[in-house]
Amino acid sequence: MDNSNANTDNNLHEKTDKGPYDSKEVETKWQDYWASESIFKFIPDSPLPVFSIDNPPRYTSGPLHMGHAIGYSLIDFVARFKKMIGFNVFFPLCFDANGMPIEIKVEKKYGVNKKNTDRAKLIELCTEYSNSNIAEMVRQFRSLGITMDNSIYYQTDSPEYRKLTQITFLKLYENNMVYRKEHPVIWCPHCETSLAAADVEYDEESKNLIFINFKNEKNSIPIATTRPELLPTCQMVLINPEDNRYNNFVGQKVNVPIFNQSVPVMTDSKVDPSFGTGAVMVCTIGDKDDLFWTYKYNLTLLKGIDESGRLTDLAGVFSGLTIIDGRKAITNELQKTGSVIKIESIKQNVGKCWRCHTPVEFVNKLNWFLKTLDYKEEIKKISDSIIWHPEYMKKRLDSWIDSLLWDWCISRQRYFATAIPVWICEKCGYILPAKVEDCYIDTLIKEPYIEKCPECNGKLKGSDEVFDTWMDSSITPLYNSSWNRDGQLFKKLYPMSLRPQAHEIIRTWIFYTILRCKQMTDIKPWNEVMIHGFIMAPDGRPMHASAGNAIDPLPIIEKYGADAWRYYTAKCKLGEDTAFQIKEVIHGRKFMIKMYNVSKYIKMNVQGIEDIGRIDRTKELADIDKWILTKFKIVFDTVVSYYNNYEFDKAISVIEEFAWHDFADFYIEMSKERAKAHDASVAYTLSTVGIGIIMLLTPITPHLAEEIYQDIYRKEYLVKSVNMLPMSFEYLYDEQSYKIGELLKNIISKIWTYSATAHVNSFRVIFIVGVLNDSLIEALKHMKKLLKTDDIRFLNNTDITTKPVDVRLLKEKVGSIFRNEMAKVIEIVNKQGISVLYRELMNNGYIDIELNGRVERLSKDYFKIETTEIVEEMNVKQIETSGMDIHMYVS
RNA sequence: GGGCUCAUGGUCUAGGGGUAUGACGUCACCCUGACACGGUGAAGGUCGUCGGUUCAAAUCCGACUGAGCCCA
Repeated sequence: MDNSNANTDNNLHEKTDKGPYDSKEVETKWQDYWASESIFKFIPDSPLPVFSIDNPPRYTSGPLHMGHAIGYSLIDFVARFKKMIGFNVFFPLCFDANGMPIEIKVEKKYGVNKKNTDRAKLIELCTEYSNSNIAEMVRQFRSLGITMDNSIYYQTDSPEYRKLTQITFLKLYENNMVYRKEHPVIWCPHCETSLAAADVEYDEESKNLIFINFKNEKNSIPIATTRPELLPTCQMVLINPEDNRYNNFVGQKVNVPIFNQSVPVMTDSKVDPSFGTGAVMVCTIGDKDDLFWTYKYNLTLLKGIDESGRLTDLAGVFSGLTIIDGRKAITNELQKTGSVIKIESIKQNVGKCWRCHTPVEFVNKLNWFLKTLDYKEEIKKISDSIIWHPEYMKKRLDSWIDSLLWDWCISRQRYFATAIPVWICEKCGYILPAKVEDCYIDTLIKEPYIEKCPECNGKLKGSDEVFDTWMDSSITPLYNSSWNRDGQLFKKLYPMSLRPQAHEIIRTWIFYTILRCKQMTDIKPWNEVMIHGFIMAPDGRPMHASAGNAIDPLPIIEKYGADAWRYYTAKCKLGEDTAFQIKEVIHGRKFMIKMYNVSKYIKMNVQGIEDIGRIDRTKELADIDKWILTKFKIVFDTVVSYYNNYEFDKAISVIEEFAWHDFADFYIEMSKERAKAHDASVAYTLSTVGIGIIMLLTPITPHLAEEIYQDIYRKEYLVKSVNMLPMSFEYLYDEQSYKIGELLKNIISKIWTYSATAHVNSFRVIFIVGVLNDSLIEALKHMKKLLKTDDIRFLNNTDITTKPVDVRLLKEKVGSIFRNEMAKVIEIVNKQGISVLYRELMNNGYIDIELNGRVERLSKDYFKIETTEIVEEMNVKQIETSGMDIHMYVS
């Protein structure tokens, strides 16, 4: 490189006033700007139509992970896009600060638990812990460029929010939609609380299947179980009525080993004869099958395991042991007494607490239930009226609803959650609900508004139970839309426009929300739902801290920038799980840098030309200008329609393909010689397409878009943020110019390909042969450098001679005509020979063949004809131009 | 065991009746007035397996295998 070049480079940088792209600096700058200018504030009394997002309140238990970083970025695309198409966007900053995960973290951190620590102290510790995370989480959101609005901030543990949970409960109680009842519930022995079916996750585990002999005087019947610790609660043995092996036992009694209760052997068709020995011991209450039989045969609900997961007195000498220790001890004892036949290892799905992963038990207890089974069909109907993105996700909800067997258990025996607003009579169980106007209320602290139980004069005691956190989470649309607080705002905001979330909580969050909102308003909660997938580890398996394959998104965002991250997010197809690929983030960063450099080029070319975008230059534009403008118009409309369907993967791909490859690689190169001569039409085109691309990029990569907008376009478009531009691009299609542009692009491509494959870096002359439009010739004259030549000559067909090389029938074109006669047709055609075929086709435009006694006419269009053409007096090589109306030769 | 989804060059992906898109990586050439974090090309795939429908299947249908989510 010589000195003059270096100087030019320096001058250029001075002129455009810009160095290399520094994403960190740029992103922070605009994040601060958006916040300080309140660009994304919801305006309650604005006349604009509202787009309201039922944003998932971020759980306050810990650091941002991949799922959050993807999920909230996706929602932000929607929020920013909707703003640009004219909506008053409601996108609240919100946090979910309730429930067991936080309690569990606090228990671990301070070594406290329900038994050794006071309730108020525990709640305080939880609140403190959860609030201590929020500032950092807000910072993380901001560093991703997420535009959640803190003017409509909420936290689910706030008195205002919990108040609403309580009010909805009181209304449900009034309308007989909730009830309190003693019923076996799923129980987590670690958290010591009841759970809903939806709170249970299943894990495949290796378990010991123990084959035990149950004996009587004459015989012994083998049963198989993975849970010998439940032997003390065994009340019967069941076999399938079709199972001939144990026929003679039916009606007999057998003794349970060790514990010696005498239990009947009976038949039941629900028994699977192929599992274990085909004989099942029925215990109360090991699993749902046990429970089913317990009810069917009216057995006593014996409590073999207590609330803390230990064996009860029923287990005799084993009482007080934990489930696992008890299982071992009883198995040992069984082996000692010779009752064990064999032990096999089997895989079994074990239900576990979704929060602490402890295997769950069933415990018979008084709990609150919300009627759910009665609403199955109505929830399905509502789900049908909601637009799902992607549509198939709706089926997951439907099949979950179909599989529901129990009402929703809504009470939890924990602390850090919304209190159940009732007092209960100690003596007779009478329930005194709190008054709506007194909510939020903690009845453990507040005295009841009547002194004594009206039924029995007994003492009224505040409820020490709390709600399942989903009771809070399932009313976000009601809270967001000011239900029960501001009727006018409610009308504006409800039903909400969109519920975005991941697919694993369809059964909980979507399901419960529809249920609750249906019960409260009789109207669907949202018009649309958008479901995103999971980010898997690069090997395609789920990320788990325990598997050691979890990736922290924060250093990645820090290193490559928020826009690069958001680019990656956009590429993840809605609903589908995607293996994380760092190269996509890196590619996003490259794309940002490319666009930044394109903007530098545009700036360089529009400088000194005033009001470039405002003047109608359509009359002066060259064909390639009109070509790129037409092409962009198509891209613009396509991308906007993808945005409307939340298909960000397609949107970003189309933008990138156009901006990088059509605009930067072709248009800019094709127009460079004219640009150098300060052609105002080129400047206009660069500027117009440039701002259009920036608009399209804004929802996904807003920092870069803002940077370029402020630098180049703000003085012309005036609004204070790129996100305030209306998303529109007006341009009339110009078919003619479009065709010329595409042809030019093709010509350039073909010459480049030839140059690269033949390793020829420049051409003495390029001959272009065919009927050429004047403006095409004019355009080509400006592209000599691009075409690596000093001389382009334009010729008529008469100047060349042509020789056929190959004439081939296009099977894909005639297959549908001749169908099963194809083989024959090909045979006949091939028999003709290339030169005959060529002559006939060129002279007549068709060829006739005789096929199975009839004559068929094959038009020229059905053939691919390859020729070599010679330009006289010049030693030339032909350039492949199939599919084009011209031929090219280089010398 | 059931529901939904996915399976495409070494890796990741687009498409969805006429032998296939793009990215990364690899190789070759090119510092051209934004960009070498760039440009132009090349090589690389019988589209998971087995059947069926069709003149024609990666594409539609069925079965199977593997993966993910949800559930029993």
